[in-house]
Amino acid sequence: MARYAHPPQRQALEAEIWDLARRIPRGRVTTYGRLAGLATPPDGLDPAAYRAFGARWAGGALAHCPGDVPWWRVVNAQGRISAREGAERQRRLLEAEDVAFDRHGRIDLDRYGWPLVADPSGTDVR
DNA sequence: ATTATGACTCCCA
DNA sequence: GTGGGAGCCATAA
Repeated sequence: MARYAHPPQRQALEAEIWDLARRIPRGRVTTYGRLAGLATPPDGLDPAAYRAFGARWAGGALAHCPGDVPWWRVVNAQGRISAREGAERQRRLLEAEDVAFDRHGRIDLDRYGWPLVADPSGTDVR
């Protein structure tokens, strides 16, 4: 199917993106931008460029990942599903993990996001 | 060589 | 809440 643009040193970056994705606990989600931010920026690439396109590359890496990578736990920064194909399947997989969608098809990243920041009320939901 | 297009995000009207 | 543009990358055609 349609391939997606890959970053320079794609082998290393993809492997890192996949590794990070594999760390997402069941029932939790993260965003393309956050994965990109946690990954090591390709050597020699303009930081601004990486900031601008890193998230897209993370998406590209997940577009063709190994079978053991939970790609469905990665959504866009708005908490919505971005996958062009298999969007329904992604939602079904997430709901099977008890991840809730609001009436606008969005996931509450404060609640299901990973890594998660401590809850303002002091209740660390991990 | 040039064009079109992305499983993105941020910012502003 | 919604919509559009910029960013200026890499790949396929």
